[in-house]
Amino acid sequence: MARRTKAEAEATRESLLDAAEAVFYEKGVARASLREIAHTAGVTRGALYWHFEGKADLFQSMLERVHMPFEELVEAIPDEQRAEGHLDEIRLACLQAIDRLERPQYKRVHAILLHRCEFFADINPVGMLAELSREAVAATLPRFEAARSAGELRPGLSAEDANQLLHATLRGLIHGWHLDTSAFSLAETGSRLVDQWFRLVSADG
Amino acid sequence: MARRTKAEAEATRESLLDAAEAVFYEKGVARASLREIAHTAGVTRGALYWHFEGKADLFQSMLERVHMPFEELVEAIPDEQRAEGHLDEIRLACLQAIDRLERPQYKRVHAILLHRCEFFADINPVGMLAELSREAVAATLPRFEAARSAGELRPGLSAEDANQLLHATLRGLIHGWHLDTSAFSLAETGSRLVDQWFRLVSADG
DNA sequence: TACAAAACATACATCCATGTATGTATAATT
DNA sequence: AATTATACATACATGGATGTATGTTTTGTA
Repeated sequence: MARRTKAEAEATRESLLDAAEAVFYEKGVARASLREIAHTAGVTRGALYWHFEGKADLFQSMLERVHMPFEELVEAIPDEQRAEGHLDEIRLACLQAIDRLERPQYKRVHAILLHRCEFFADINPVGMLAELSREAVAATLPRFEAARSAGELRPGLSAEDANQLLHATLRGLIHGWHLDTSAFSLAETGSRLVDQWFRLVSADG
Repeated sequence: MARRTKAEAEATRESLLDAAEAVFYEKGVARASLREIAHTAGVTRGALYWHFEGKADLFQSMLERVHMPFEELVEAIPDEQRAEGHLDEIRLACLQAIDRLERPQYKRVHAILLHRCEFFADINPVGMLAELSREAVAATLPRFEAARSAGELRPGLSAEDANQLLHATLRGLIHGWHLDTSAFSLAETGSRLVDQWFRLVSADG
C-alpha cells in the first residue's frame, strides 16, 4: 500500500496498540498471533513490524500507556477532598488509584499483566510488576514515616510494617477483584475496605 | 518400548508431573512443549499422551497434587500452639499456610499458577484461582463471625470486612513475595505482618 | 500357555507463527 | 519537479508444536 501521512501513521500505531490490548486480553499474550493483532487493527503484519520490533516491543509499548506513578495520584486528588494529615493523603491517593483501575483501559491492561501473560523473550512481566511495586512502596514509605513522627500511626506499629501491610492489602484487593470483576465493585467495596484499613492503623481509630 | 509394570507406569506418571512442574516453571505453560516435558521425564510424547489427554489435563493434574483446604491447615496446627479464641485459630492456620508456601513444590506450583500461565483451551487458571479463593473465604467467614460474637473483633469492624481484609492482605503478601522471593522471607516477614494484622483487628490490640 | 490389553516409542500429517526480504505508491524534501 | 525515504503490503523460508495413527514388547490374566 501507499505511504500514509505522519498523522495517519501515528493513528495506525495507536490502533495497533488498541488491537494488541484486545487480542492479548482475549487470547492471552503467548497465544495471541501478530497476524490477528494486525488484522484486528485493519492492517497487515508488515505495518506491525514497521512500528514495533516484535511482540515484546508491542507488549512493552502497550504497558507504557497506562503507567501511573504515585506522585501523579497525589496530584490527582480533587480539591474538595482536603487531606487531613499524612495518613489521609495516602488514603486519598489510594482511592484515586482504585478509581483509575476501574476505567476500561487500565482494567484491561491490568488484567493482561496479572493473568494473561507469561514471561517471554526479553519481556519479564514478573520483573515489571516487581519494579512497579518497588516504585510504589518507595513512594509511600516516607509519608508513613512522616505520619509516624506526627503520631498519626497506631502505637506499636512501625512505618515499615504499615507500609508493607498497605501494599499487601491493596495488591490483594486488586488481584482478588481481577479474579472476578463482577463479584464486587472496586469503587464501593474497595474504598470501604481501604477506609477501614486506615481506621485500623490510625492512632485515633 | 515394552509394557511396564503397574508400579513403573505410576512412576512415569509422577515423573511426568515432576517434569511438567520444572518445564512449566522454566518456560511458562504456553511456551512449554510436550516434547520437552516428555524428554525431561526421560520418555517420549507417546507416554505423555498415554497418561494424559494433553497439556490441559497435565496442568490440571499437576495442580491437584498441591491443593490445601483450610480445614486441613487448622488440623495441621501443632499441639504446642494452642489457639486462644477464634481469631487466634485463624491466625495459626494462616501461619500454617505460610509455612507450606515456602516448601519447594508448593512454591514452584504457586509461581506457575500466579505468573507462568495464561488461560488456554479448557483450562482457566483465573477461574481456578477464583474458586480456591472463594473456598478459603467461605471457610474463614464463620470463624470471624464467631470471633465477632465473642467480642474478639475491634468495635466498628464487621466480620465480613475483617474476612475480606484478611484475604486481601494474605493474597497481596503472597503475590508480593512471588514477585521476588529473595526480597524477604515469608516465614519471618510474612508471619510478623500477619501477627501485626491480627493485633490491629482484635478488640484488645 | 496363550492372548488381549497395557505402556509406551515411532512415524506421519497438518497447521500456524515468526522473521525477513522484497515490492510499491505516495508524502515529504530539496 | 525530481528524488528519497516512508509506511506499509506481499511473498517466502523456516521451524516447531500438536494430534493421531501405528508399531512393539511385555505384563497380567483366563
